Order: sequence, then C-alpha cells, then structure tokens
Amino acid sequence: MRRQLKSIGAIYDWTREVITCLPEYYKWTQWFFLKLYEAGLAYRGKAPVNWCPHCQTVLANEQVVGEGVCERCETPVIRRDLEQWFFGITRYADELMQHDGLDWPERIKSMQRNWVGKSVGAEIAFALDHPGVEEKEIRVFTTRPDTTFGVTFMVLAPEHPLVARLTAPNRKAEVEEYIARSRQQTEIERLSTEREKDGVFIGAYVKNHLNGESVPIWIADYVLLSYGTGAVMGVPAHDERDFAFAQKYNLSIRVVVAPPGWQGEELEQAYVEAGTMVNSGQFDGLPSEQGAAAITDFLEKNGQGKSSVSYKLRDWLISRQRYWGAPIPMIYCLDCGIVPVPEKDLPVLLPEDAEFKPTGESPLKYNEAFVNTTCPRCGGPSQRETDTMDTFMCSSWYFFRYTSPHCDTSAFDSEKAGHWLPVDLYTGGAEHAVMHLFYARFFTKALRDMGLIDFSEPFTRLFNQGVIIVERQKMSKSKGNVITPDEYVSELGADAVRAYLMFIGPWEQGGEWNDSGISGISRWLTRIWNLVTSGYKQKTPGQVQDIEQTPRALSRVTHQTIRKVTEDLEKLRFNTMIAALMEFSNYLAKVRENGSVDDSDWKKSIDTLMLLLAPTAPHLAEELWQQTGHDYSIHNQPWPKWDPELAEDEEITLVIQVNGKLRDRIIVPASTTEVEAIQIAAESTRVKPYLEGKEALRKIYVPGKLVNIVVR
RNA sequence: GCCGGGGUGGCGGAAUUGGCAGACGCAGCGGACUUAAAAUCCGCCGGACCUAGUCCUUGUGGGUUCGAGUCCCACUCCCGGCACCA
Repeated sequence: MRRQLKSIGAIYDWTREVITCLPEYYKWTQWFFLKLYEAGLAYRGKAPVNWCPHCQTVLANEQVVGEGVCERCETPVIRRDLEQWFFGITRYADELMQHDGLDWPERIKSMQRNWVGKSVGAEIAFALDHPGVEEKEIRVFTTRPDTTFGVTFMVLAPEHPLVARLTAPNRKAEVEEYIARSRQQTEIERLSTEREKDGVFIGAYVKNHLNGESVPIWIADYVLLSYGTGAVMGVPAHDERDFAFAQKYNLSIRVVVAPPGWQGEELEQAYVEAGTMVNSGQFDGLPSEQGAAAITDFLEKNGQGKSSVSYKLRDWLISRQRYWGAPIPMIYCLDCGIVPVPEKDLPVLLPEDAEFKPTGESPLKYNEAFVNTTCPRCGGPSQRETDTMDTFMCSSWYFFRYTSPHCDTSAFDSEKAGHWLPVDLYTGGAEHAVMHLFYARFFTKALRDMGLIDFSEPFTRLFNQGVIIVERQKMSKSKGNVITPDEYVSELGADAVRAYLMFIGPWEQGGEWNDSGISGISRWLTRIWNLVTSGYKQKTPGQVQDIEQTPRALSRVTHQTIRKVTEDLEKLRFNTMIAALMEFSNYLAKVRENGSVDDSDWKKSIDTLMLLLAPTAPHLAEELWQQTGHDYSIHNQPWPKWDPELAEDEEITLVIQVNGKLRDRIIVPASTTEVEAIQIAAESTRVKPYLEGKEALRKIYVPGKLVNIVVR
C-alpha cells in the first residue's frame, strides 16, 4: 500500500503517519472511550443485536448492508439478545441531520438524513385494564394522530414485554408458537416487504380513549420492538400495512379521513393522503392536517398522549468479539460492578499470545493473563471486559491525531487541532456515508460538548471520488485489486497513470479503464516532452504564415489556460483541466512550427506549461524543469497567476441568428457596440436573403455573443 | 414504494446566467514518411439530402421563450441509497 502510493508519486507527509492498531495510538482510542463513558455517552445495555455467524461477532446497524448481510463478508446476519457496549449517537440525531455550512454531495447528505429517519407525530395512550397487570396503558407512536378514531386493532411486537402477561390462556399455545417462529427468522425474511403480513390475536383488549371503544390486541412481527414504543395502532383505512392485515383477518375498516368525493363506500385500498375528517366525533369536518394537531392537543390536555418524535437511528453498538481492535477499558468487579480502567493504566494492551477459536466469543476471553486483574477501586479480584471496540472507533478521530501525531501526553494537542481543523477538503468513497463519515461527525460533536474543541463538524468540504471499473469489477482496497496500477506504472510511467485516471471522466464518477485510453495520454506526454526539449527557432517575419500565432495571441492563450487550469483544479475537475492543457500544448506546437514569436515569449509560455502540468505529471514536469535549466524543484515554485487583461479576448465571434437559427458567424473586435453589431449582422451577405421582404420585429443583442433578428 | 443522481456521436465525455451542441481524447477512415511495418506527422470524422448549401439531432411527448442539452409539466429507462420505521 505505502509502496504503491509512493510509486504513483502521491505526496504525503509520512512523518505524520499514524497506525491505529499500535498501542501508542489505541491508548487514546481507549481514553476516548473513558471520556464518552464519563459523559454518559457510553453505556452497557441488553438489546437484540446483529450477529454475523461467519465473523462470529456482533455488528452495528450501519454495518448491516443491502438485504441484511454483513458489510465485511456478506453473510446474512441474525438477531441475538446480548449485553453489549453502545455509544449514545441518538442523542445527536437532530444535529446529524443538519449539514448547514457544509459543502457535501447531496446524495451523502440525503443518505444521512434518511438514516436518522426522523418522524414527527404523537404518542397515544390506550387504556389497559387487565387483572394482575400493573400497567394501566399501552402507548403507541403514530405519525397520523388524525386517524385515531379509525383504530380497529392494536399490534404489539412479538417481543413486547407485556405480551406474556396479557395473553389469554386459550390463546397461549398459538401465541408462543408465533413468537418462536418469528425469532428464528433471519433479518432478511422478517424485513421483506413482499411477505404477507401475519399475526396472532392474544385475547386481550385496550380501550380507545377518544371513542371508548374496545380494541383487540394482536402481535405481528412487522411491528419492531426497537422502533417507537414497540406497539402500533391499527388503522386499516389509512395505512397500507394495516389494510392488508385487516383484510387477512377480517378486521373492520373504518374511514375517518374522507378521500375527495367519498360517498361512504368501502375502500378498495388504504387512503393515506390528507382529507376531511369524518366519523371522528367533535373533530368531524376538519382538514386532517389540522385534525392531527387538534387530537394531539386534546389527548395531551387529558393526559392521554403527547406530541412526539421518533428516529430510525439506533445507538452505535461498538462491542466486537474480535481480536483486532482496541480492548474496551472496563473492569467487572464482583463488589463494585462496572469500573473504568483509570487513565494512568492505559493502554490496556492486547495480549500477543491470544488463541483464536471459532467460539463466537472474544479470543481475549480465554487468555487468563489478560482477563484476570484487580479492581482499581477496591483492589479485589476482578475481570476485564474481553470485547474489543469496533475499528470504526479508531477512524473516528484519526484526523485529530494527524495534527499532533507523536504527542504522548494527550490524544491530540488542542491548539494544533484548533489551527488545522476542521478538514478543508475530505475525499473518500460514498460507501462511508452512514459509517465512517457519520461516526466522525458524532465524535466531533461529542468532543465539542466535552470542551475539547470548539467546532462541530470535522469535514467542511466532502468530495466522493468515483470507482474505476476494470473488466466489470471495481478497483478497490478491500475487495482486492483486479488489476494494479503497478504494471502500467512500470510500462508507461506514474505520470501517464495519474493523468489517465484524471482524464477518464469526472473525478466523482470514476470510469472504465481502457488500455487505448491510457496510450493516448502517454502519447500526449511524449508530445510535451518533444515540444519542450526539441528547441525553438524564431523565423524571420516574412516566413511567418499564420496570424493566429502572434505574440499577443500567445500571451492571451497562455493566460486563459492558467485561468482555466487553476479554476478546474479548485473544483477538482481534472478531466477538463487536462483537456485545457492539451489544447494549450496543441496550440504551442503550432506556434513552434510557425516560429512567430521571439525566444523569451516562447520560453515564458513553455515555463507556464510545465508549471501547470506539475500536479498532473510531477515526474515529467520536474525532469523538463531541469532540462530547461531551472533550479530544483518545480514543485516549490509559485503557482502561475493569470492577468485578466492579458486573458481578455480582443476579438470575438459574433453569432448571427435570424429567428433563432444560426445564419452567420463574424469575427469582430471585442469593443463592438450593440448598434455596430446589429448593423454588421444586417449587412452580412449570408444573412441578407433571410431578411429580404420581411419585417424586422425585434433585434436581440447579447454582448460579446450574438445578434438575433426576429422577422416576420 | 420513498429519497438522491442521471440519459448528449461508434466510445469516454465537453458545453458560466438559457445564447455557435459535440471541446479534449479514444476508436475509425484517408494521406505523408518507410522496401515494409511500428512509431511519428498531416487531414477527415453526429445523421440525412438535391452536399457552394439546406434540414434534422442532446431518452419520449408537451409547454415557456426571440432563442432550450440547460427552465416548467407529464412520461420513460438507467444508476445509487433506504425500505413493514407505524
């Protein structure tokens, strides 16, 4: 990896390299864990978690991709109830949806907003009166409180804690069987929208406060315990899932929001749009948007509900049953409970003699020297946490470490971090949208709230580079490169490879690797070599053929090229930047053939060409720089500046249209006025035939561009 | 289904605010050099026709405008993400 980066001429400050798996780095990763713990942002909790049977470890939600498979090995994940360490990323849900002041691609912002998944609605209580059950209500979350009069059933998640206690004796067998069945299913099966919704009536009821109706309670696995309250109100008339469920089990479907023109007929499908409220008591006649607020207010006054917000985002599960990753610096003491490792005892080192067994538990668990320790609080015998941290934890703060990579008294030097950060321009793949990029934002906000930094966002500008496709496979670090740049570097040189990758298409789009494409770039670099090294000879004025190559024209083209290349470079539009350099070198070749300028003008333009070429073809540019008698190094020279006056066109091509159709092009001085331009247009021999016998209604003039004569 | 991004020659792709569609390169064709080939250099290169020119052409259909690849409406196809989130 390092060798490849160097071979292609990438410039990094290797003195700042950090290696996240070394103790000098992960000591501070562990330190951050302790800080997050102190701040109440790291906690241990039991939850249904994602388990990868192949990697034998738990995964964060963000690391379950596609159809519910492991991000690393693509094995379908299953659910397990385990006690694990979590970070309270949900506390920053609202802030993570905001990207104010960030220059980020729309699609990444949208993926992050989507991942947070904010829904505004209400929590509504349904009265519960069940012998032997303490709870007097079940709360549901809904985005449509306006449809509360349309509730004809309630559905609990199968794992809902009340299910066992509420189930009627005669329903027990069926309910238990259903729960067992849904537990066995993989995430894919359970989440498939294709699947028919099924469920079981548990033989208990709640009461709808609004209309006093008794509502049967069902369980169904399309209701998720982890979202909202784990219970939903069934409104079949106005929700597609509830509609399907009601049809299957013959539950009644009551319209409470009338579609336009509704005459009381039965619905063929759920009506999910807004409408006028009906069958809703005192709320009848209200538009449903207003009805939602009115019902929420009404319930709130009676203590039977409140407005509420739900998120799809879950807390970040960071425990891993893996050897790699920093050990979680926590100790379990029989007397004191969970005790953090004191800062002075960091790092908690990974043992070097761990054994790897496919047990589904951390390899550290079987390493007695690691596990057994003494409690920092009471000194009694105790055991270490044996899980390690998600490696995304290491990458969530490495850019802070870059600002002071060898600091051994703190994770980073706050003053230096304040000076260098936030990162001006961050490039990376879009696949990090809801993983690394998301976690790094969370981490930055948490550090801010701890008072360690005074900014909120790690990366001001984000740019996603595209993927290079070779023989229908992507070139990628984690997937194993199908072809490596190495062979091309040794055959055609690093500069040709770099320039080709830039030229292949827009940087964010990637592109398909094509061998004849790179040979074209290689030919161009050869032409540049010849152009610069093969000398220049001015011809006597009489021999000069072409007026396009005057000294004035040369300086204009040179300065226009500086402008174009500089602007494209800032916008990371390398493909058009190289096109501009090609046009420039093509033009210089013509000047050279004509010999129409003097040596010093020629030399100035050639110097500019080399300087503009330096970021693209650093090796070639350096060599040519030396060959033309300059001092080492071209890469330490100031970037050329363009002079707006010299870049100014003296002549423009005036486009002449009649009724919007192109009829002529005339080269005129840039100083041509509107009156002159219109006159020139009208007198053009190509234009005249189109004006004859016609009445000119309008004459449109666009300065420096065109004249359009509208005739009838 | 929802969100985001796209559809331009044989191919990759250019085209500030609405103002010359196809920059630049690849492939192809013709020519020069050569005994020949490679390399290099020069020219042509969206389509049609009655080829000095005219007409058509930016996924499809409509609209706005003097003028639309660009703006608006509807549709369609492709890519990426999310997806029983109540």
